Amino acid sequence: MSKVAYMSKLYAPTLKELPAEAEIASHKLSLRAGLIRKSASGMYSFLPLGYRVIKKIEQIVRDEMDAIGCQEVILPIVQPAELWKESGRWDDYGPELARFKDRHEREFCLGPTHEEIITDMVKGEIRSYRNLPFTLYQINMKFRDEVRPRFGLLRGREFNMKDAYSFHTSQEDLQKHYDEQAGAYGRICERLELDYRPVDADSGQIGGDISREFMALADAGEAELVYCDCGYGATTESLGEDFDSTISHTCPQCNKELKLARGIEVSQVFQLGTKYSKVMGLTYQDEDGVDQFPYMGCYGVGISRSMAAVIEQSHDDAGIIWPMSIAPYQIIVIALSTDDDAYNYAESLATQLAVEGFEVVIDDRDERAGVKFADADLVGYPLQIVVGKRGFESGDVEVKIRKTGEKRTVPLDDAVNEVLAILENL
RNA sequence: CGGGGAGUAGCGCAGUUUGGUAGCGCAUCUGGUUUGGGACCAGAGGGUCGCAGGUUCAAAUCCUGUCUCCCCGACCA
Repeated sequence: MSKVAYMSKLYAPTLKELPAEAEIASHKLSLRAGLIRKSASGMYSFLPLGYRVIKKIEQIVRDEMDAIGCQEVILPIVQPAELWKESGRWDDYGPELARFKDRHEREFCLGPTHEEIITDMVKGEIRSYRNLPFTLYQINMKFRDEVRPRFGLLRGREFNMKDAYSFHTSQEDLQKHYDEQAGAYGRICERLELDYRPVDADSGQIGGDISREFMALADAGEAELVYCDCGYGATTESLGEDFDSTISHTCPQCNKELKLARGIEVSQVFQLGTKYSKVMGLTYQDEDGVDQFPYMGCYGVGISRSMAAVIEQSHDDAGIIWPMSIAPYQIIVIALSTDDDAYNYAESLATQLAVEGFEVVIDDRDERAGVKFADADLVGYPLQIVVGKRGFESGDVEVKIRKTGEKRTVPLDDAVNEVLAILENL
């Protein structure tokens, strides 16, 4: 059972005015709703409400990873240069890789991705085909010194990402797990209630041959993609330089006309093959005692970027509209008075809903009704329950569903059951 | 890195052209009146005008340098 949170004690500073630095909806709203604050270009602090959302997204990702047999680890963010020299990426990666020296003049970098460090770690443990396959994942900060960070969390330099790495004895086994990962990624998008399309993609710096990206459709997205109802999809980048997005194209699978859209890449799966195991000397002995290079895959989900993508897709003029699955709190009880029987009722209603297993915040601030309504809409709690003297005296409370704007009046004495019934359908 | 814009109170901004005691709105604090969709009245606090030099009797304002932030592009998850 979670305890009721009191808005008067919550560190959740909302902004009435638009922050000058923000252009797109997700950026403006995550600042205004008090989810994040900027520390430098492309780097953000997460405030209590924002961090609650992040933790919920992480937990969904964790659930889906664990469900397909992945094991969670945590890897260092600071990585020795020698591993990157071994893989060849110390030279290949470019200035996006943030490098520095420690007090002994030893070279290090901030991990933009973790193939090197995990391959090196695994190298010390794998001896036999009997150890394979397995998949390790972590949820950790990454740092990429982007040329131009922008759009708040959509392209930060420091960002929260789940990255998984799998090791296999054959291409077939890699393919099998790759498909499981792709399935998990689809379920993650669905649990986040994203309107998304899986598409064929380039593998970029990570390397490897086969890659799919999961795109949240959004005009603010930096990627351009084509997709078809039959399930086909591709980034226009992966289709090559001669792809002309100004004319229509037909689907290579079913010949229907392709749809063109912009998207936010929230996750990506790669088949790396033996690229890293070969270059870094990761081997195991097969059934015949012969040394072999494991096939590898890697799988990333942008956690903080997913949060931005959800906001980008799910907001209105008043603010954010969270899905139940990742709302910072699922229910806000708006107490319009703070020192009378109506308030006591509001507090007990909040407590009963918390006992039922919901995350509830009660707005007990000494603010005017308008301020409380505006903040509730702005932060985007899925369900608002308004308890005021007026309704209390006539024997009812008002319940508002943020997503639809629908308002219902329910009787005081049966409010818990009525609210539970409404929540069933959210 | 190329192009454009911006740094003045916690936030949003005016003032810079034409140098002359640093302002407005919101927020904050005090008192009062209010109280179902971002209240009202009265009072108060809060500023090295991004930073460093220079010109001048005098610089937020002019000059030089520099840092930071935002947008477009190239690049990228």
